[in-house]
Amino acid sequence: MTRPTRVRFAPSPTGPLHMGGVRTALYNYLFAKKYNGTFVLRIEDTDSQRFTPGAEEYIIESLRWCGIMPTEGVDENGKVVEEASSQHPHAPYRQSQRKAIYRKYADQLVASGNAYYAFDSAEELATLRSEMEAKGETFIYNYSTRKNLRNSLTLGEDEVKRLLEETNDWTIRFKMPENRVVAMDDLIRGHIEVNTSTLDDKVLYKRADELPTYHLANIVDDHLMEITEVIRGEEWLPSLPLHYLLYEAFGWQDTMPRFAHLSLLLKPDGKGKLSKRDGDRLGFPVFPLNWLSSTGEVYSGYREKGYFAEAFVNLLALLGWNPGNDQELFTLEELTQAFSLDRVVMHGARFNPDKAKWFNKEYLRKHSDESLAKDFEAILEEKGIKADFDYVVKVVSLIKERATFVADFWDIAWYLFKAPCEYVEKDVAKFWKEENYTLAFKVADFIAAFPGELEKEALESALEEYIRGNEWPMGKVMNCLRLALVGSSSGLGIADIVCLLGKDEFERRVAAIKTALC
RNA sequence: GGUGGGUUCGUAUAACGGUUAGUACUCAAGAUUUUCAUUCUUGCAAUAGGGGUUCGAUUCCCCUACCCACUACCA
Repeated sequence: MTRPTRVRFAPSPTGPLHMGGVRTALYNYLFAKKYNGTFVLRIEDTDSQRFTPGAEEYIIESLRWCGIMPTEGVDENGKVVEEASSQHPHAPYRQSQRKAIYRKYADQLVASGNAYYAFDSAEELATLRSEMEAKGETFIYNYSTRKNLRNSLTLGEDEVKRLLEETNDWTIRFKMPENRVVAMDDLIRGHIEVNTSTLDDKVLYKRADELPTYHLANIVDDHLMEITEVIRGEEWLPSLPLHYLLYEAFGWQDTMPRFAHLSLLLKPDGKGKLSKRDGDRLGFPVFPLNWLSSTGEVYSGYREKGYFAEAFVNLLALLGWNPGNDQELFTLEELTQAFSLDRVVMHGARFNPDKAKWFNKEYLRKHSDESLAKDFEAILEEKGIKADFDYVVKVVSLIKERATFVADFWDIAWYLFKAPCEYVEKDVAKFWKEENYTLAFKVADFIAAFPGELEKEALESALEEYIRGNEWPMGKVMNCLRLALVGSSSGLGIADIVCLLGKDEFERRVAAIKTALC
């Protein structure tokens, strides 16, 4: 029996989604697309304490920007789904809205002897923990300690009933078996075995807020939503035995999803996993979009830094996965074709900001001059410059190979939009010598007298012929002229600059440097 | 501390027992160019250490080291 592929991305709305999370979403998306399956977005907001307003919207907007929209869930092909209906049998997709579902399943586990009620308060357990720690031991709530604690396994039936009714800070814990080896299979890591004696009796349900914990909600929802593959971060690998046991306790082994645990993204420098502060500390974003924290701090995003979504997605795809050949540039479509979980690497990947820039540079070249010109116009407008669109397109076509971001365009080509008001000292010292500029002015006169329309190829060869014919030093003369036109000795070729500026502006600039430097 | 996972050039990765250990980014040098950039060529640079198994180990097994995750009434 093969079931239709259904995968899910299930973030917790506790803050902005960072690039590791986007990568997890991307791999889920690619996997779903590859098998013509469904990509579900579920919001795991069972922690009322850490709920962060705006986080869910941020997650959705991020996925939309990346072009990896869920096909089912809180966001369905760009539309919000709130309630269950015949069209949406699996809705709602926020766990807080599914509250009523979980208690039943938790009780079922108690009834079948796989779980029990625990009445220890959080404070009691905390002191117990620190006491044992002081003695150099570690406290585990499991078979070895549960018989000495206050729960439905040790208390009398009447007492349990009374506590259940009269108090409201009890929990339901999973009764982890003693000394059983759980054999698991991971799509990426292969076979893994763990002895249950090292595991603890995890809380599954909290009476205090009537909410399940991650483990229960996750298993119940994955089951109810008919998830076939769970592709998630490595941080969940230690809970995998619990999840296996939970499926078993519910009797859902037959439809238990297959699991794939992705390694984490590491800091570019030093130790540890990539964290939200690393980005701005090291000068690159760790988030897809800008995020304004509640304390007023702004964490920068790839979008706002000028990365193209395709470049971001491409670099993320290759961070921990490879196609098995040398191809590095992929469209989303190509990625879905090429993607497979068995080519996902097991070790953590250290993010490399230089490579990220390289990707963007490649994508920038792929964009049409027109679309880049449109983006550049916005920047020009900020600078207070109004230029003819065709002119901007022409400029872009000449400078796009020199840029990594659209934002670089201004630094590269500002002199095509306004005259230089100062001249780079170093270049002046190097080139602005009388024997050079007297020749440069002659060349300027030659250009001013150039007959007919200015046209790059024609002008270029005429200039070359003229200068070489006179046996003048090409480099010195041209750099002098460039200095006059753009204020520095680096920039586009003279013919390009002159053709773009036009004769009038050209002559104005030559005149300006004469008065400034001669 | 315990449990689980990992370890190939600086970084990302390839090589599913036999290769001069490949590729990309970064960096360096050279060529091209009127400068800068682009482009092209070349170069630097790795199997964590130690034991096995094998005719042969980057690849399989064990030990050590290091890294990562988990160890909450958080996800």
